[in-house]
Amino acid sequence: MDPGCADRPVTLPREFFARPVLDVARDLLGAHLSHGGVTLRVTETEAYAGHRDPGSHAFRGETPRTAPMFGPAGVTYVYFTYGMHWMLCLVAGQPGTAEAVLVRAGEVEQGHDVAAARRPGIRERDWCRGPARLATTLALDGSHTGRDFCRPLLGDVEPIDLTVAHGAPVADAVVRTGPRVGVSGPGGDGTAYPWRFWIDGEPTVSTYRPGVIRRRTR
DNA sequence: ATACCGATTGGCT
DNA sequence: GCCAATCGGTATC
Repeated sequence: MDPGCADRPVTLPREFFARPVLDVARDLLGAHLSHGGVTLRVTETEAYAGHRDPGSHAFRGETPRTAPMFGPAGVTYVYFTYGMHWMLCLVAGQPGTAEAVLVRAGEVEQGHDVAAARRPGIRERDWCRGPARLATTLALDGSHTGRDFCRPLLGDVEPIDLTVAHGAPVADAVVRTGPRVGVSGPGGDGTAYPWRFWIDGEPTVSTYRPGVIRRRTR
């Protein structure tokens, strides 16, 4: 199983992310993410299929904010929402398709002291239980969007000190799928595809909340 | 120029 | 379980 590299993490190549977003979201389970002195094991992800996906920021076309999603895979898309939260996405697929994986939850494996200091008063189980909490624990914000985290580096994209490494394989038997959290609309609520992936039995997986039905005001 | 709303979270009932 | 917080992006006037 483990290709003889137990003491050194194997960084996932750009080709890993250049595949269809559903495959990337599935295979990211169990991967190791490192940034800001903390390493975690990914336990939950969600796929966003770009301009053909009503639940995606990219659905209405490219804007300065969503530009990273329209570029090559292996680049971050970190966005701000609810006036206070940052979320981490990893761009997948082919350029122009705007596919991306939202990293929703993880289990801290290294840097417990750093994480604890960064999240005072929070139980360890909740450090990365939810996309905004995960970004906070990894010390990610708007300055980290549109950055290349693969090697070799892309020429015109700023690199970032984010590592996405291979982890112990997660068997299909323990992979669960379901509708996306907090997303509504035609197809966006996950009725068309199982956009959300998580590891069965993981206490760090965020709790499911159905999307709010958006009501037209006028 | 202005109004509405969100790929959420934490606090309170 | 319910709701306020808080502000940039996007739609609408």
